[in-house]
Amino acid sequence: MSDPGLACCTPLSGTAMSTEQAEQVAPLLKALADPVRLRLLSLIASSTTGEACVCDLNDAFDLTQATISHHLKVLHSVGLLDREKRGVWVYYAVRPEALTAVAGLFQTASLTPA
Amino acid sequence: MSDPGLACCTPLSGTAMSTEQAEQVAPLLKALADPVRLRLLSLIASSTTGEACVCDLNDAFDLTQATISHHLKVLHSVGLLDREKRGVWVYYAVRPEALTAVAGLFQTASLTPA
DNA sequence: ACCTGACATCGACGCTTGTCAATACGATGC
DNA sequence: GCATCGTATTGACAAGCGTCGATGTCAGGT
Repeated sequence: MSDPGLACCTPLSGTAMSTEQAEQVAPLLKALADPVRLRLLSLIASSTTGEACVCDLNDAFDLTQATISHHLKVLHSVGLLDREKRGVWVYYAVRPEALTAVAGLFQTASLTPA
Repeated sequence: MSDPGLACCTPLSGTAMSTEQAEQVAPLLKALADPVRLRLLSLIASSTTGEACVCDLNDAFDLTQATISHHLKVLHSVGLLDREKRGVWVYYAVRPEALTAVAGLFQTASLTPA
């Protein structure tokens, strides 16, 4: 659960998705399908250094430190975030490959000319 | 719950996401975060006519008709699918705007050159 | 050695979700 | 009118999820 294949380039339209593909991508989307995790990812992605310390992330929410830690773990476990411990602090960084993998799902889908 | 604003063009990276934005997009992703619904959407999107009859969709799964109907309702309620009754049959079609809205979330995020 | 601060883990709690069997609804055909 | 077929809805159940308080762990500072 820590090194997923990252669901590369699934079409959605074009040809139909296989059951295995769907079961591979769904956990990624499930990890993204929470407002708190979306904001966490966004906060980290929009940071100038591309990473963020947990201490800073905690302050951005009205939630317990345990809850934030849990959400970060979820994002990390599906491969969306990298985790690095530096001294006392822990820094999370977005894995661009993971995001582009998800993007691939919808990009090819938008070529249906209505 | 039947006419959502469809979460247009949220950035993810760039500038951080607002709480309201996150709470608007999350339901869309939550609707997509299920293997059955992913395949349903894919089957409909990859159809030549761009739509699919429920009767055909039922046959593609080892699930009860009630369950498929439920999943289609979820996808419809968040604005991902259009519903049209023709005679005895019901046809579902993908709403391209909804997919592009979701795509917008990740497209801007992929400009990090790794 | 001790305390303190940063983060993770555990156990528990309510709420939501996916699934089914059963039933209801509406259109078609006899 | 009645039986039938396609689809939606209901009610129930187990499983999963988000949240919290409490506790554990590990690194620095005194």
